[in-house]
Amino acid sequence: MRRRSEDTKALILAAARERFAADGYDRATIRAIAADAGIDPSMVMRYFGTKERLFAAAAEFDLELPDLTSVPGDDVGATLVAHFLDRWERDETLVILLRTAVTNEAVAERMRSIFSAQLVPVAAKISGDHAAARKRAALAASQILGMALCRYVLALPSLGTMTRQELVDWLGPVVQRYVASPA
Amino acid sequence: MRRRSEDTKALILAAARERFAADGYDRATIRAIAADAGIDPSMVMRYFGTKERLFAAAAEFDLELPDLTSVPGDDVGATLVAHFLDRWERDETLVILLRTAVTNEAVAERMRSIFSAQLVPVAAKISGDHAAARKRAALAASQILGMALCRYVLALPSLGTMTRQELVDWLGPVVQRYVASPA
DNA sequence: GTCTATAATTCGATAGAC
DNA sequence: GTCTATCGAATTATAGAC
Repeated sequence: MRRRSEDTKALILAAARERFAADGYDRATIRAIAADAGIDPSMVMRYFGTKERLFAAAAEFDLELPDLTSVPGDDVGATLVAHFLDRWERDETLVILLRTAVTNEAVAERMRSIFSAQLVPVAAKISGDHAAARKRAALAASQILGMALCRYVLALPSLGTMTRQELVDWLGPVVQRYVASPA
Repeated sequence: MRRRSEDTKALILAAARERFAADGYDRATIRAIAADAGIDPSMVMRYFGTKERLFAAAAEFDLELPDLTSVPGDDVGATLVAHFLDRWERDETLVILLRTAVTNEAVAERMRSIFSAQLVPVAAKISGDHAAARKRAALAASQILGMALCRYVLALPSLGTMTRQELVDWLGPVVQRYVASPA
């Protein structure tokens, strides 16, 4: 079958994202991705050069943190948790990054920089505690990533059955305390 | 060099645990483990049969949860957090399991059963909320595993510099609320 | 008990025909 | 733009000499 260049590229990228999300970087093979996309493995190399560059293209990501200035101070934790849940379920990129970061130092570094660049400023602004903003952001990340790990990656059954609202009710106050409790 | 059988086996196991902890199951090769142990790769096969059985031997694990009946009700969260931190730093097995579970369904299942068999009863007993004990245990696991993920695997710098006591102070009340807040 | 040699796969990557 | 064919490297695992 003959296709336009962008179509093939998009097909490959979609298949790559699914495979990387399901298997992580190492176990996701170019051959499997190509098979999913219904094309020849060599096409993947043609369009993306190397497996590493394919991964980079498949793992483009932005936390898209909302503007919290208009959110009432007491609702910051719940708002953040709800946003992350939404972000996680709308976009498999976070699963890709998490599944890969645990055994790939370069991707781990990307996770660190994503959270430090985007979450630290929020903690600094909300808490007014600029000295400890990095610690606060790291604590919030530990709870948010831990929930995602258990719910989406390890698939603990009880976390899977909890509704979004239940999770917001339980985790909201925790994140609230981490990023906004008085210094 | 000539050695006794148990010595060689112990050498292999120690090297395997280090490699599995550092690299996860896939990236840790039998060749590298053998090189670390200063022996020939075929010896590893001789003593353990397959890579999978070597991993099983290297990943034997027990949470060793302390008896909490004598702990004052308000200290349960802090006690649990302190115990897990200690457990994590004394024994690299949890890092091995975490690094591998994210891309290996069999190991993920082991993580689930470890936490469900050992943490759920604690939550049931402490909270008296038997109906929701699984949810409570899962929530506690999400914070505890998330902290371990960020501190020991992703190596967020600010979590690395925090002392054990600081972590207990921050996480203790959170775990306390998860496992012990009134139903 | 230890090692050499090698079989059998699998993977990323390349060259080149059509 | 797509595919066939294949290279070269790495890996688990086995057979057998000493």
